Amino acid sequence: MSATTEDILAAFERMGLRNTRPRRVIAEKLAQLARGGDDFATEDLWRALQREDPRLGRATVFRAVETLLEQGLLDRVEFADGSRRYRVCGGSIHHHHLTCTQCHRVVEVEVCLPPETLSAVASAADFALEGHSIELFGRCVTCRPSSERTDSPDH
Amino acid sequence: MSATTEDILAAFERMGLRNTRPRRVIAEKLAQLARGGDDFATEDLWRALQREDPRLGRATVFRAVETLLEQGLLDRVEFADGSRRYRVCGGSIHHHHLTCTQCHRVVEVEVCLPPETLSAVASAADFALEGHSIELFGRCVTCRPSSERTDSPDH
DNA sequence: ATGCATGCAAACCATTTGCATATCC
DNA sequence: GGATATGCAAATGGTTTGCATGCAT
Repeated sequence: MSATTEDILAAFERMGLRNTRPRRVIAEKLAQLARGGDDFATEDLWRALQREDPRLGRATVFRAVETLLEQGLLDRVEFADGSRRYRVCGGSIHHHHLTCTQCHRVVEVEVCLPPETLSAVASAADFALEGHSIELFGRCVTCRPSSERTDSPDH
Repeated sequence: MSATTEDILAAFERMGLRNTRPRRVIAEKLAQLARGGDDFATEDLWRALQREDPRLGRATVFRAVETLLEQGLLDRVEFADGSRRYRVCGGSIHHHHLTCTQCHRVVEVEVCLPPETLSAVASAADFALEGHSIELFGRCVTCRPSSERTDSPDH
């Protein structure tokens, strides 16, 4: 269940930020992207929004994305080639990402390190853990010749 | 046990690249950084090298770093704030990084997801896994008031 | 009315590229 | 000698900043 326009506007409000027209436009587009599970680069998002409101400034979009990232409404997804894109992710379920090295498709996965492991490492290194990120890389079905498809029957 | 100048030059050779003076200078400096366990931004590395050889070109350094990254002689370390730096890491032991959110100190850690977990996720998503990366974030002892030094909640 | 938010444009910074020249093999 | 690597400088691409103006509260 993906974030709605209201969820996103709520995040702005939570930060004590004003309810402005640019932010509404951004929230709307992001909700739309969320529905499709689509990821985006900030620059792309800006260009798309510009079509709806030519006066919307680039900086405004970058600032909004940064805010929403901090608020946990957006996830930064890292690809194997080092590039990064954003994605509206329901902040409710803790997850990480599996991305295709070829087509950049993104799949949310629920793998994670067990808490005991995390705290063991933290105390061994004498760090107070504050977060972590896990990225898995591979090739999705469609980016792989069928000859390489070991475990799934064709249909 | 960190990579030596020779190890690095060997990596170039392995790629079928010529043994040139710039690459020797770069290898030497990297071996030195490796000894200290220091990480670096490519731009910084270039500036440092420039002091030794003012004619050394920026692009040469960027190209060398890219090559060594591919060869697995360098690791890209990601910090909580989204910045990235490089590090000479003995490619022998599989590891990940724990970084301080405040001082950017880097610690190599050997935590990892169990292979069964990885393959389970891969087959569930129908991906052929090719790699992964794990980054842990926290505050190191020196970046933490002694009052806070209890075991802290994770993630 | 006050001050936060915006649009704009320029600045920024790391990285990449094109190309003539220097160098390795 | 011929291919590869280099240095240089300019181009790039994404992101940030400064500031006058606009708009929400």
